[in-house]
Amino acid sequence: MPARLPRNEQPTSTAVVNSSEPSGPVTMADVAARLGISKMTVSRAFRQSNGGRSNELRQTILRTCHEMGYVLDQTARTFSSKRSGFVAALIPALNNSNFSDTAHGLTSVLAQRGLQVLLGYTDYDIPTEERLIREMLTRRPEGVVVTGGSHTPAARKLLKAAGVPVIETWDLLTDPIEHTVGFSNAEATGALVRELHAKGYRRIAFLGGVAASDARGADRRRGFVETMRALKLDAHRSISVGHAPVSMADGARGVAELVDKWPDVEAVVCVSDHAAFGALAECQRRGWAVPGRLAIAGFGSFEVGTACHPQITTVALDCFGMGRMAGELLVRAIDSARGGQRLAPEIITIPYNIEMRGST
Amino acid sequence: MPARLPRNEQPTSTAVVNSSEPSGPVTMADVAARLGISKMTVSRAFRQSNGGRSNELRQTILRTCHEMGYVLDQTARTFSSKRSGFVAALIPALNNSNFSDTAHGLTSVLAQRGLQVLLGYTDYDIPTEERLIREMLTRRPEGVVVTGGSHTPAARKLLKAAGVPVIETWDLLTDPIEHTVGFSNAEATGALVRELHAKGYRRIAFLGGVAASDARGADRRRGFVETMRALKLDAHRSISVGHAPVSMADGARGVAELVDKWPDVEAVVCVSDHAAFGALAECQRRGWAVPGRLAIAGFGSFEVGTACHPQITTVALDCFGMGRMAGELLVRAIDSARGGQRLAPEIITIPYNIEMRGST
DNA sequence: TTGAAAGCGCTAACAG
DNA sequence: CTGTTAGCGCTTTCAA
Repeated sequence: MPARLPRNEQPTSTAVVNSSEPSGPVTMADVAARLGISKMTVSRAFRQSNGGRSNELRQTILRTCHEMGYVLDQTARTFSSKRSGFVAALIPALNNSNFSDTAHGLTSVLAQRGLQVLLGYTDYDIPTEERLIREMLTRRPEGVVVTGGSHTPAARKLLKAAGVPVIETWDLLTDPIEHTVGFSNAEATGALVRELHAKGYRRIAFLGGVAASDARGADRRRGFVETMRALKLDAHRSISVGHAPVSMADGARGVAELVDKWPDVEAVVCVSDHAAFGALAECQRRGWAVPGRLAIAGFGSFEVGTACHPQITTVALDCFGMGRMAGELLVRAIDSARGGQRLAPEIITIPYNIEMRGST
Repeated sequence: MPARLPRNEQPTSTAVVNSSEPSGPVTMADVAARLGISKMTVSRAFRQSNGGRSNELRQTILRTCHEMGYVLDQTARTFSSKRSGFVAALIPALNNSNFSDTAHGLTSVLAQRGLQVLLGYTDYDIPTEERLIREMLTRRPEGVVVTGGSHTPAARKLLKAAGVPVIETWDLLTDPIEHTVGFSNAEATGALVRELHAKGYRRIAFLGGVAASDARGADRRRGFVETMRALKLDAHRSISVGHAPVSMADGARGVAELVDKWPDVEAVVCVSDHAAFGALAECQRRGWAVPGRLAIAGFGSFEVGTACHPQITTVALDCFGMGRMAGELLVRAIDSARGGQRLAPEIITIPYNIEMRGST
C-alpha cells in the first residue's frame, strides 16, 4: 500500500488514476482539482452573497459539483466558520398541536433565513429539559427557544453562559433569561372566568393536573383562584387529576369526581381543551346536558374543541403566530450577534381571545 | 496588538495573564494546560468506553472542566471523528400524534445509544421532503428514517448515495430504498371492511382526502375498493374531501356530502380517526344516531377516538412500538456501518388490530 | 476576482 | 495509561 498522501495533494483524475471513487466522499478539493482552480473559488461559489461574480464560472462549478456528486460538508463548514446554521427549540411535547404549531411558526420564519430548527421535546420534565439543553449546546446552535420559564438552575446557567440569544415562550416571566414571547396564563384564565361570571355562572370549578409537572397549568389554576376571589366567589371547587399532559381521559375522570364532590357545580374551567373534551364526552355518556347541567370551558386552540358538538368555549391563542414572533425576534438577535452586538432583552406579549361557544 | 499565537501555544493562566476569559470559549487545550496534561487525556476522559482508567485523574479532569465552564465542542468532535452522533427522521406532520409517537419511540431507543434524533416534518409534501433530506444530509447523519415510500426521484437518489442506513416506515413497499418497518395500509383497511361486513353492513362508503398528497390515504382507499369488490359489494360510495392531513372539519363536511349523495349508506370508513370524529360530531349536530342511522369507523390510534362517545371503531396501531422497532433496526445498521459492514436490507412488519367499538 | 497559507478543536494512529 | 503527531474539509485572512 502506497504511503498515504494528504488528500489535498492526491493526484487528480486527469492522471493515470481513473477510479470513480476517490477513496471517500468527494471534497471541495476534488472539485477544484478537476476544474484546475483553487478550492476557495469552489467555496465561494456556494455563498450567493458574493453576488456579482462571474456567473459563468460559478455555474460551471456548481454543475461540476452536481456531476461529481459533491455534497457540501456542513460539519466542516460549521467547524471552520463558527456558524452552525441552526437553532435549538424545546417544547414539552410533540403531539400537542399548540406547541407544534409554535414550532411550525418558528420554522417558517427561520427557514427563510437559511436557519434550520433542531427540535427537542422535554415530556414536561425539567431535568429532561436540562439534559436536552446540554446536548444541544454541544452542537453550537446560534439561538435557543424554550417553552416556559421553569428550568433547573443548571439549565438557566447553561443558557445564560451559552453566548447565544435565548427566548422563552408561552409565558410572561418575572425573571426572564433574556427575551420573552408569550402571554400570562393566569390572566387569560382570569379573563375566561370573568366571562363566565358575566354569563351568570357563580359556582365555577377548575379542573387540571397536579401542579408539579406543568408550570403553565399551575398558572392557569392560580389565575382561576385569584379571579374567583376577586369576584367574591368560592374558589375551592378544584380538581387535580393526572400529570401533564392532562389527557381527555383525565378530563372525563375529573368531571365525574367534580360532580360527585360538589353536585351544585354550574361550570368547570379545564386546563386545556383536551381535558374539556374528555369532560364533555363523559357528560354525554352520563346523559348530563352541556351546558344545561354543567357548562364546560377549555384552554387553547385545539381542533377538537371546534369540531365537537357542542363546541367548547376556550381561550384561543395564535400559536403559530407566537412561533413566528419568536422567530422574527430571534433572527434580529442572531443578526446582532453575528455583527458582534447583543440585542437588548425584549418582551413581546401575545394576545389571546376568549371564545364563548356552545358549551357555556 | 501582539502577533496572534496559535491557541495551543497560548500562555496558560499560571503565567502573568490572569484574564478569566481566555479570549473565546474554553477548549480542551485550556483545560489540559491548566492541569499540566495533554489534551488527549482530557479527550479520553469524555469517553467512558475507556472504562478501566485511573478514575481519580478522570474525576479531576471532569471537575476542572466543570469549573472552567468547558463544554465539549460536538462540531469539532463530529468533524474529526466522522461520527455526528445523530440520526435524521422525517415525518409528515408534528401535530399528528401517530407520527409523533413513532418519533418518540425512535428517540427512546436511540437516546440509550447516545444518538440524538433530528426531526423534520414535510407537511405531507414530497418536494419539501427532498429539500429536508438534502439539508439534513449536509450535516452527516449516521442514519435516516423517513415516513412512507413516496419520494421524489432525486430524494431516492440522495438517500441511496448517502452511505448511511435508511429506513422507510409506516408502509410496506414493493421497491424499498433499504430497510422497511411498517404495515400494509391497504390490507389493514381491508380487514376493517371485512369486520364491518361480518357485522352485517353492506352499503359501506369510504371518506378520505384527495389522493395526490397522501400515499397512505390512497392506499387505504385502494384497500377499501379491492376488499369491497372481493366481497361482491358496491365500492362506489367514495368521498374525497380536503388535502392531507384530512381534518375533523373535512370529516364533518364529507359525511354530509356522503349522506346527501347516497342516502342509503349504512356505514362509512374514514381515512383517519380525526376525520371519523368530525363525521361523528356532524351526525350528532344533525341528530343522526350513530351507529343507528350511520356507523362510523376510523383509522389509527388517536386519543379522540377512545375519549368520545360513542367510541370510534378503528384500526389500532402501536405507533410508539413501530418507532422503537425502527430504532432497534437502525442501531444494528449503524453498528454494522461503524464496523465497516453493511446490514442486509430487512423488512419488519408491524401488527395492527381492528378494534370494534361503539360507533359500529 | 482569485489564490495561498494557516488553522478552527478535536480525534485517530502510533509510540512510549 | 499517557503523550505526540498529523490531519479532518472547510473558511478566514491576507496578498496578488
